Amino acid sequence: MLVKAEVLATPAEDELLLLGLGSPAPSPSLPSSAEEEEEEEEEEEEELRAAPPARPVDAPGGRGLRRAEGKRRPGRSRGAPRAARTAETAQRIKRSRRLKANNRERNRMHNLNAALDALRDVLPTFPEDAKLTKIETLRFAHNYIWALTETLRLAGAARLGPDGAAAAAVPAEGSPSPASSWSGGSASPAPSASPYACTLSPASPAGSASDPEHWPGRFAPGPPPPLPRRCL
DNA sequence: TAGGCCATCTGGTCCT
DNA sequence: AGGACCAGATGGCCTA
Repeated sequence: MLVKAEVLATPAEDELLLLGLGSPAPSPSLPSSAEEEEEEEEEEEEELRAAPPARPVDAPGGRGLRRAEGKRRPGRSRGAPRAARTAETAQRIKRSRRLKANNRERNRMHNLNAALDALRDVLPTFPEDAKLTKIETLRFAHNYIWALTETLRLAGAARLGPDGAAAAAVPAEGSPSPASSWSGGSASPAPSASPYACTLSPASPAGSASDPEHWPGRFAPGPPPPLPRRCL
């Protein structure tokens, strides 16, 4: 994905320009802030490195090319009033922190997406290469876990006989079920479970089989999808 | 073209 | 103070 063009060409860049970091005509440097400037420049580079362009961005008005044109950023004016300089420095520090925060946030979201991908990997889909959206992944995982749990419960009950005394490894009736903490507690009680729960029977903890909210069209009851590796 | 999905930026809040 | 988390805003891409 390329986001680079965007990063350099975005409002962020505009801000940098506004702050004089990329402006075409600033004046000779400010001794007191030279180090910070270097530091910040490094941070910018770092951010650019850390944030490879996710996707192309069309730049109305030709945004994004400003930096490329200039070779060296001219310095600031020598005679800037002290107050102005400190204000500017504060601005730049603030900006620098923002960029770092952006970087962290981006990484955080990448981690989140990686976890979501890992979750997708263990969920059966039909066709197999279909990609669930984020919300679908979460809802589907919820239902899937519920189905597996039901399967275990029924299997345990069958093994123990009619009294069904204790399905030890299975959540007891009344114990917190996924459904109870889903959708703000609006989830309906678990319907009678199917022995084929693991193959995603229509039985669902949080909605009817035809409820697109919980059984996205692509995954609505149909041909039993393959069991995920870990379900086998 | 509208709507859905997504990535990113941003400012606020809470926590360490 | 700095980082993590969150939600709103923005804009791009894709599909019906």
